[in-house]
Amino acid sequence: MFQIDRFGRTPIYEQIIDQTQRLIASGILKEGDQLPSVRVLSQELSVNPNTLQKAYSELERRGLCISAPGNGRFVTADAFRLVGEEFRGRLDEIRRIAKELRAAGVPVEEVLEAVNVVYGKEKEE
Amino acid sequence: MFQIDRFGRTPIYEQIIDQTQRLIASGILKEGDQLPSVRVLSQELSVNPNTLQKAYSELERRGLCISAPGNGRFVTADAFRLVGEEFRGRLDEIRRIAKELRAAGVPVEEVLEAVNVVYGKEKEE
Amino acid sequence: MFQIDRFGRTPIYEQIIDQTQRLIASGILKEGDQLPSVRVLSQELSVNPNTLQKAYSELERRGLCISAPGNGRFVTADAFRLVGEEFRGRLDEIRRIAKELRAAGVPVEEVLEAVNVVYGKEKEE
Amino acid sequence: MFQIDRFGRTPIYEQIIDQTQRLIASGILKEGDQLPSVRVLSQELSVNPNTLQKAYSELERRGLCISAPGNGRFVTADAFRLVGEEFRGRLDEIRRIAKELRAAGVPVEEVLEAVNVVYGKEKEE
DNA sequence: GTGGTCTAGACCACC
DNA sequence: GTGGTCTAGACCACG
Repeated sequence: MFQIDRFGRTPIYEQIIDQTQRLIASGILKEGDQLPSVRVLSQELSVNPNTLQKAYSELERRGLCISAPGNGRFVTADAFRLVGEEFRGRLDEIRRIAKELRAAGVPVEEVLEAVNVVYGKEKEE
Repeated sequence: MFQIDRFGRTPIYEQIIDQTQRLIASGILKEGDQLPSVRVLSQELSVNPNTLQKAYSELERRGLCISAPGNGRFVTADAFRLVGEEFRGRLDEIRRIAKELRAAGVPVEEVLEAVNVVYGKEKEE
Repeated sequence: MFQIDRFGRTPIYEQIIDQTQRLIASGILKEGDQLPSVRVLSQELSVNPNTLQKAYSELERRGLCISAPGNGRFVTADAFRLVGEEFRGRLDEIRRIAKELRAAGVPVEEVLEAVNVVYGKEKEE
Repeated sequence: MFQIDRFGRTPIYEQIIDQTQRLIASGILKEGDQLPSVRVLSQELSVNPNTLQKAYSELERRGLCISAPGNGRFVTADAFRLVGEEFRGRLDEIRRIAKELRAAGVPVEEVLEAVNVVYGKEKEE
């Protein structure tokens, strides 16, 4: 369910958050679905329970899930909408990199092309 | 010549590396040009000499400059070509994020718009 | 585990790099083994943590180890192969010096003898 | 007459000493020959006069040349013999590297082979 | 506990 | 003046 890179520079708890969000965005996790418990998941991934706790707390803070003490942790009704907004925020990352590329003299066409290819079109605009 | 953000999460030495590469990419620093000395720059930016040393060492490792002990540090002949490759590699980052955005249902137009806006406006950083 | 010469002209951090490579080459350090932590080693050798950090960073750059932040630093799978190549490259140094000696009229027997003596005796350093 | 590498890690004055010794060892510079003056050579090589002064002083200290104030600097009668001894001292370098190679598991045959090839023989011993 | 970054200040060799 | 190395000590994020 999750794939952890222990040597990368992005913290494990962030990887958990990210991947959970991706699961919600892609519809694999839907409203009312139960998230794996900290204990189980910590064993499965050989990850410190505190790390998972931190990830889940953050997901809760963002309103993507809610814990029912003693029963587990469940995806909220708003989750899908919320991750949509969240992901849109990543356009900022695109902007940041694009700014660098512009400063480095990479033409806009190359950047647009990269995006278009990902979206499945050969050429556009 | 350099602009340091002391509160961001990216280390100062990386900012120096980045901006130096940008100066080379944009042709402001050319083959044979001397980089500002560690001491002088450290005063100018109020940054510790060691931090700059670290940045410069990394640039040297990447083949962008070379030090002549006692004389200073100079931009190499390959520098321009090397940073070109380096920056084009960042298109991969764009692709990676774009893939995530597509999966999250963000329409391609929004992504292209983000890029175009960056390339269209004057303001930087 | 390590032996530091504080009075020689070779920097401490290079000595660390060298000796670590030797430990890998001789199989004492194997894939997956954890390197002594910066803090612990710094105490053991009475060497500043930063100096060790520098050595380890370089080893990491060369692909001999990899750091899992918060967990430690581990020998990579490629390490053994890589140091093998590294060390064989030093035969070039031998060749360079031998060329000088030949030009200076030192007979080949003396050079071979020097090598044989080293390989023949037990004592080290 | 001299070839200077301004970017290498070996100091310029050492390069001068080295190359002068090589010229003596190979018989190009003989007893009584005049060395190029500091002024002339400094211009020719675009090297700081102080640097050359340092090199020449060291050569004098080793007894390879002697300065006749106002007349120039000349190779001594002992020079050839002395550089011979000096070069023989470089066997220590060979020993040092051989020691490293042994520790790294490189077989003695490879080292001997490297030496033999330089001395013009394919196989020996 | 781990690694990563930064500062302040020192010393050295070389030019 | 230049770069290179080292120490001491601090702070941070992560697990």
